[in-house]
Formats: sequence, structure tokens, C-alpha cells
Amino acid sequence: MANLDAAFSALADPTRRAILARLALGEATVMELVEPFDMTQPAISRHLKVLEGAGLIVRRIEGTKRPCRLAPTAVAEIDQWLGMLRRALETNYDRLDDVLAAMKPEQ
Amino acid sequence: MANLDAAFSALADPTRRAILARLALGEATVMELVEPFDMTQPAISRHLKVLEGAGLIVRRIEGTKRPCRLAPTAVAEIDQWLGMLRRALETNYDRLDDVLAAMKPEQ
DNA sequence: AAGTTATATAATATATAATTTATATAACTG
DNA sequence: CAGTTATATAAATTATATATTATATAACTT
Repeated sequence: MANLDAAFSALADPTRRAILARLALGEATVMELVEPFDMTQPAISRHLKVLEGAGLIVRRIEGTKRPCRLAPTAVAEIDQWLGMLRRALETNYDRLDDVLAAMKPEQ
Repeated sequence: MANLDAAFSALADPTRRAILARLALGEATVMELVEPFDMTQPAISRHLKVLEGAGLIVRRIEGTKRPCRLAPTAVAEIDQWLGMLRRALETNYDRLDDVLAAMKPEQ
């Protein structure tokens, strides 16, 4: 699943996660996204390209501006994949002793 | 949040996701994890180290073997962070027109 | 039309990641 | 204890990613 590669990879960067957190509050233009960061505009443009490529954001064209907003697709895909792990963890959670034993490595 | 960096970064690799999917079925040793992949043992060892560093797996010592299993911590952290995006998307979902407009980029 | 604003792209430097081969270590096996 | 098995580490290579500066483009403003 190449999409998951791109999505997880995009989320691995703290700047990109901060951008998404900002977009969770609502649409923003590129310059609005540049402002809070100590980083050049081209750097943010690139991050946005990565986020768009991963399906995490979408962009409109509005005059010379390109307002960005969150896109649902990649998040749904990730949720679905993580669900597999979540279920496995919940299932194995009965065997608490095993879990505890595993988590206390006998150095 | 450096943990999220490590966790998402670990999940960005398809081999590592496949390892996690295998571990969702239950504990496995390093050699058991090497077997299905067309990759050397050291390469898998490194992937396991990354997964362990990200808090996605834990390892026991059992003689010369190091059985691996899923760890709950990182998954919970990721779920929590993604929850923020999920909620934002759900909230904005009323404004369906906006969403549709945003998803149909006027090339 | 000239200047400005918003954004993108290119070139480049630097850093980080993934994989392989070779080798080390430590625990089992006979 | 010698050989084998399970795993880890190191060195080297190759590939990718990130950020910067410089520059391009396209739409607004006057």
C-alpha cells in the first residue's frame, strides 16, 4: 500500500503535523502557514506538496492564493490500518501477565 | 513530540508494517520474521530496532532468541493524535459543499 | 504597464535512512 | 570444548529527504 507509505511518512515530520494541527482549526493560505514557523516559504511549500501528495490536504485556487484544508481520505486509510493493530492489542490484553512480562525486559 | 516522529516514521516503511501485521497474529522470533521477506537478517534486525525505538514492539530474551510482540504505547499515542484530525474532519463535514468544492481542484 | 504579493520550482548542500557484506557475541548441542 | 544457531553490530554504499538561496510565474494594485 503505497498510500500508507506516503501518509505515514508525511506525518513523521513535526512541521507537517503542526501544519495539519493548524488546518484542523480551518483553511489557511500558504503565507498564513509560513508565518508561525521559523522556516522559509519554499520549505513550507514543499511540506504542503508532501501533505497533498499523501492525500492529507487539498488545495483550492483563489486568485493568487492557494488555501489549504484537511482532506479526509488518508486519515481514514490510516485509521483503518491502525485498527488492525488496535484490535490485536485489545485481543491479547486478557493475557495481562504475558504483556507485563514482555514489557519488563530482563536487561 | 519526538515519540510521534519515531512512531510515524517507523510506520512509513512497508516492511515494518508487514512485521507489525505479522506480530498482530502473535509473538515471533527474529528468524521467523526474516523468513517471509526477501531481505537479509541484519536488515530485519535493524527494522526491529526501529520499531522498538518507536515503542511499537517489545522484546523478551529467551535463550538465544528474542521473541517480539506488539506494544500498546505508541499505537495509543498515534490514535490520540489522529483523533484530533478525525474530529476536525467530522466537524467540518456539515459544510459538505465546501468540502466537495475543495476536492474538485479546477486544474 | 510597473510594482508588489502569493506561491512554485531549481540548484545545491547536508543529513538521514536502507541495505549489503562481513564479523562479533552469546547461548545451545553433541 | 567444538560446532552451530540466533541475533547484533560495523563499515560502506546508495538513495532520499530537508532546508536554503535564487529565480520564475501569475495574479493583483495603482
